[in-house]
Amino acid sequence: MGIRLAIVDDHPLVQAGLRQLLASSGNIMLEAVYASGEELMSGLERSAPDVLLLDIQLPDHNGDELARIIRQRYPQVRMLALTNVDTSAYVKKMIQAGCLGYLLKNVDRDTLVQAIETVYREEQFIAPTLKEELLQDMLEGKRKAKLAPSLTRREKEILQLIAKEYTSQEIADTLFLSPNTIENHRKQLFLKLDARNMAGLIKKAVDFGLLE
Amino acid sequence: MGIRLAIVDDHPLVQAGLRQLLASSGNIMLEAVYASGEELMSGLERSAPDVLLLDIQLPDHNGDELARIIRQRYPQVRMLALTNVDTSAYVKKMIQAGCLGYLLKNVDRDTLVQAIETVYREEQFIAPTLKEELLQDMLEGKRKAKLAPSLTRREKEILQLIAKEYTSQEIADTLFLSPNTIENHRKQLFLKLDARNMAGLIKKAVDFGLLE
DNA sequence: TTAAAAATGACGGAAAACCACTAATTTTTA
DNA sequence: TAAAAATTAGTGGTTTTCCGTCATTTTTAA
Repeated sequence: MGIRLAIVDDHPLVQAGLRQLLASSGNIMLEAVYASGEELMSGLERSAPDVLLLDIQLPDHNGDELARIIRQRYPQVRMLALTNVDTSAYVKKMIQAGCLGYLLKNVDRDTLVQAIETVYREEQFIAPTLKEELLQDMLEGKRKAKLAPSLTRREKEILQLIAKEYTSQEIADTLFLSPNTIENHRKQLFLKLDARNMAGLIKKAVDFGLLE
Repeated sequence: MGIRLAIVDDHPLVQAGLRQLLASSGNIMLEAVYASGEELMSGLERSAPDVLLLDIQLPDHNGDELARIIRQRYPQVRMLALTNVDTSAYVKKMIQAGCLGYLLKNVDRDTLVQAIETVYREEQFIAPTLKEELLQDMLEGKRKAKLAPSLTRREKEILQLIAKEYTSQEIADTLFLSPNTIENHRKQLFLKLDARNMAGLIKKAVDFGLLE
């Protein structure tokens, strides 16, 4: 009772490489190889694999949208993103689109097999080399934060309330202040965060890590 | 030419524990022990250490504000947060406030010494046990994303423009649509994201990972 | 191939935000 | 202690958002 695997990747070289890497793995059976999103979709109708190795740079689809569609129509298929793109934004995007794992194409045989077996068990697998990078990306906010404008205590307080969808009037009532005062602090916030309206204010506050 | 270290922590037990752990480390000289933010600030005026072990739960200050003040006044002091709080939000907050490292109080001697030496070299040190947790927290957005309302193409498009501080009129001009149409899509966005105003809309869009 | 969903457009009115000033008092910092 | 920053409050006016309701056409999915 092996793992039924399918691959979608438009590079013949990658296809061949994967075939070879998986040839000697008794537990994994390469069931199908597709070269495009279209091929994949019609192939899945006939037979859905346990695990799908998904290239995120296909000619006819971008990766995360394709992943979303597959997750919706074939929730039982465990997807494993396989790509050369190693920026954390892409990893996040694919994981959020429903991929259980993320591998780089320079993966070695053992890691590949381990990844397939891991996602087959519905567990997450992210290439070890990517993890450290992801961590740094997450803490990167700190660099932006260094450039973040310094807000006064009142400004911070009011910013939190704005983020909680309070109107100026409601903030005034909450803090027992004049609405005019709130408006002034708000103007100061716009100035410091270089925002034109509430949307920009909140967006930049989030970017600078000023919320919560 | 050793590393001059100071500690601020209000628990005598922790103070004692750190003393003991560091007693046999020839390279690190424990120069001062403070029990409160006030004590620390006056102590720093007399003599600033190379590395400061900073408890983030002091009676008279909350950690990130204290760290920010120290970073501003004594930028040469390398701060190392030491706490029992292991939620990623706290780690992020302290790192963003200028701490070079983050340790848990159950730290062993070797890790402690290594952390002090690492931040002394102005490099980042985060407790290894914390790293995995941080990673999961970062990818956690994916779980939220599963609950995220599904937006139509137009709604996504308009949401991006709202986040770019466009007014409805400007969005209408950009997309060659009637302002009324934009208002309707916007209404739909409010409904789907359960927001009352622009602030809430952007906040929730960010939370759901719907932006960029 | 029909429903359903999405995209488009409109009207009127109330509320809130946004803009540009001024200015007194308190707190913080140099 | 004097200067700077923060907090408070005001006036008046314009723009934008927010709310409810309705309706037509186009696209998508069962």
